[in-house]
Amino acid sequence: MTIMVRKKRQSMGRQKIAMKRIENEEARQVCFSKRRAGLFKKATELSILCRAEIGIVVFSPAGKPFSFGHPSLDYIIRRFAAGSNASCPTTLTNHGLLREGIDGHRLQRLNEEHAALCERLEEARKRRAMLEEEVGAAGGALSFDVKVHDLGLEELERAQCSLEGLKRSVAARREEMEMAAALEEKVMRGGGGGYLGSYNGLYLTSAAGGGFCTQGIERGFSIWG
Amino acid sequence: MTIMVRKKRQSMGRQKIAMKRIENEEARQVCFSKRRAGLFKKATELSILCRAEIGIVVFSPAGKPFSFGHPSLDYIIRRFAAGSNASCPTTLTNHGLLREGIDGHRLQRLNEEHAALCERLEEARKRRAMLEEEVGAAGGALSFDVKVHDLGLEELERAQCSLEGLKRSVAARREEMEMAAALEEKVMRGGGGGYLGSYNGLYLTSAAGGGFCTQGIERGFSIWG
DNA sequence: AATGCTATTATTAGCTT
DNA sequence: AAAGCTAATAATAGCAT
Repeated sequence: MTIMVRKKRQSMGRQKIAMKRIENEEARQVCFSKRRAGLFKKATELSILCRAEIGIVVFSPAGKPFSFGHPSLDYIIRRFAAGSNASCPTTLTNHGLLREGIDGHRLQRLNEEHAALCERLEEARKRRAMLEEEVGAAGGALSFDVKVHDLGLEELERAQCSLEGLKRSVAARREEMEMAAALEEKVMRGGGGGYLGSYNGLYLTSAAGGGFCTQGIERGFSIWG
Repeated sequence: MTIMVRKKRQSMGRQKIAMKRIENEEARQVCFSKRRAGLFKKATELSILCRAEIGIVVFSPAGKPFSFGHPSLDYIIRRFAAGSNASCPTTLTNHGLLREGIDGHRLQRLNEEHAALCERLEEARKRRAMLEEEVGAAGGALSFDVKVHDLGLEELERAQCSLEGLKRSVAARREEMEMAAALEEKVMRGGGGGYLGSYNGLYLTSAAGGGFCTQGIERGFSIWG
């Protein structure tokens, strides 16, 4: 006799919730984490799909700040402020900020992290180069060797058109990637040996698709501690 | 005799879309409107459910600014700016490593963004790896030396499919590169010519009265031309 | 706190009006 | 271009790990 072992329902699934403050503190915290992530994801998608520029600041119930920015929060705030100031006579000027030096140890860690990233970046660049070669070969072969043959004209035309477009698309992307790489090199060169040397007010705007989000950090600098 | 009157399918329903810029201008605009509304709704829910304080600024592809704020955008920006400067003691400890001092907030932000970017880089790498696998599975992968004119339609379609995957792979790589470039920018740029000062005296006309959303106000410029 | 798991609810792409 | 519709995809509440 067959015994049906029915798993107990593993989850009630998503339940509808009332739109009011979640009283349970733990549940509220979990909800905040998940929904903040969801919000930032939505923002990322909006920025990519529509080329929108977005800045978000969220203070958690505990008062921790989280931010998202594409291309950067600084950019968004400045742009917004500039627009808002259009009717405001006051100009945005440097008011002479308080400054503090960077703790040496933290600085060293930043450097190390940066170096590691550079390595990975180099890896990625090599892989990209390989792919480009492959794509170039494929595109060439396909677009040049296609001839009207046994295939129906209609299908062939469709295929050709599609592949041609693809080739151009890939070519465009390659160009962009090369430009990005070149730009990077420029920046790197400017930095000399370590990245510290390039704190000279470089201002590059990234056309990147995503955005930057920061995880809320306490007022101290215990980022990696 | 029973006559089955079948309504023509009234809608294809939601279709999956690729995460890249929507090329069709009209579709992009519609998508922006809908998704901006969705984003603001999500923000509202987060603020209510978790008592979070949130500020959002979005520039439409046409350059129109939209904002959301709870309790108000002005409040959020001021709090963010204040928090940023709060950790900036009067102490001036220049170790001589830097030509220009970096205030605490900048360092903190650098750290946060650096960490966030590391995550994104990792994500991008995974996504690319998956795409590459997909390309491999699509059949034959990168050996496109075959004579296309000898292929049957079915095989040609497979080739197309494979190339499509390849294209996405390249796109992913491009994204990765752009992100990496952005990372360089973030880490590299330092003193930044003093825009930090703008945090001190933000004169933001509160576009979001009482903590809600503003529908775009015309501003004088657009970077997308 | 974070991650994984689904059964659900929520959002939205492509149309139509 | 704004609003509604519907069939899909996407997000996530409640649990378990």
